[in-house]
Amino acid sequence: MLLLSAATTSFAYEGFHATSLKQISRKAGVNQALIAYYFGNKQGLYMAVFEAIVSQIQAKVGPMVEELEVALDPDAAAAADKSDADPHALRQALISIVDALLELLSSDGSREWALLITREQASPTEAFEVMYSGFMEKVLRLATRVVRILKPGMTTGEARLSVVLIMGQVLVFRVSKTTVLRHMGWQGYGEDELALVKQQLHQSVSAWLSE
Amino acid sequence: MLLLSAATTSFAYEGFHATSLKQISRKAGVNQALIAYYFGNKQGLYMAVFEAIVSQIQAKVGPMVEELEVALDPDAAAAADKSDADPHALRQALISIVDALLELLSSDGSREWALLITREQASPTEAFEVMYSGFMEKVLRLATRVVRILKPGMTTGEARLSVVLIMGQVLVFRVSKTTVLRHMGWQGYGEDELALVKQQLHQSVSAWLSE
DNA sequence: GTCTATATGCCGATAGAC
DNA sequence: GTCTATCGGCATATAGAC
Repeated sequence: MLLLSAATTSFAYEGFHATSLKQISRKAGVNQALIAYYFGNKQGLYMAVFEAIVSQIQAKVGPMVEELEVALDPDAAAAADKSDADPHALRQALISIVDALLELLSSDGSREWALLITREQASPTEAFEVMYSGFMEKVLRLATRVVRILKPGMTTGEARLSVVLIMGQVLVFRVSKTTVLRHMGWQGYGEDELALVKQQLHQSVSAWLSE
Repeated sequence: MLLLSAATTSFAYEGFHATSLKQISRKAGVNQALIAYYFGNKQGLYMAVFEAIVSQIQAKVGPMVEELEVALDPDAAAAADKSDADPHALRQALISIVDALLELLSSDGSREWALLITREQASPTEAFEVMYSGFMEKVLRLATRVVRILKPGMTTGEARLSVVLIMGQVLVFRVSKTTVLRHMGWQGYGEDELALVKQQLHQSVSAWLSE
């Protein structure tokens, strides 16, 4: 849908209020009245954008998440009795999640998603609910489970908080991109830059989870 | 100035475009035309809000920053030859910065500043420049220097990146507040919650800087 | 389904009285 | 310095032709 794609771009870069329906319809090359026809009103279009994003992200990270979920399943653990016998693999799984998140947040292809998500995080609207229950909740819970297995001494709260801290280390590259680029003296997130970030992120996560 | 205070609140909670001048003047209890008289136009008012914030933050964190800067000064180091002889004090200084930042970002009094800063981070306007050169640059550089002393093996880039990661762990509590509260099952950032956050933040920073 | 035309209202900015 | 009144413009939403 041309309208949905144009709306995604505009809402992401300008924000909801700064975007006009005329602007969206012009960019999509269709008539403005079609927005009302398909989506009811501006808010309806905005929600449709988020529903589309959630389903795309689900398609992307869903399989990875489910695979890990199965591996952590009580049944599977009982069968193999090995789930906590391989902390290295678990740590690696967590790092994979972090890497995937970093790619998602820094890649130009997902730039618009990331901007929209950031906006909703800062000042949530109805769309936040769609996103949180759509995929964020699942990822956060899963990561928490992994941390709990890796660090059995932690309380539930501490494990959840660890996940928040790890997420923060990834999110900062999107949320504070302008600051990061200036402070680092970078022009953008190229391959070299991402490699350096990943290397240090891995070290940080490992340091935090090993001891 | 009543207008400035009203504008700060509205711009923070609603964003620039979603805020109308009528709304601001009504909240301030003065006439809308006064905005043009004092600030020229909407953009001028917006910039004035940021200039006010920057000067307030400077007053708050400035002394702490300068104190640490003096302690790190080449002259002082040469005189005492002790600047890298007390890593514990330096680590403590860094943790103090982190704590101050967390307080700043989570306290209700600074809620509006934090929201405005977050908005500018996500989609920078002219106001970002005022903020970055106003206080962010100084804090980031200072923190980087501390990290470099604590971990001499690091390259400049690695040290800078470490600072980014540490900042990310603090920022996430503001930027992703809605997500954090839901994931943690919290109602808000009360004393108990902040204590837990600080404890874990300290652990994380220490773990990252010690090895 | 897709278009033109337009209704209705708010917004930012300005003119000018006091 | 502070107010009232209003202009010109743009935004959303709708009515109705094709």
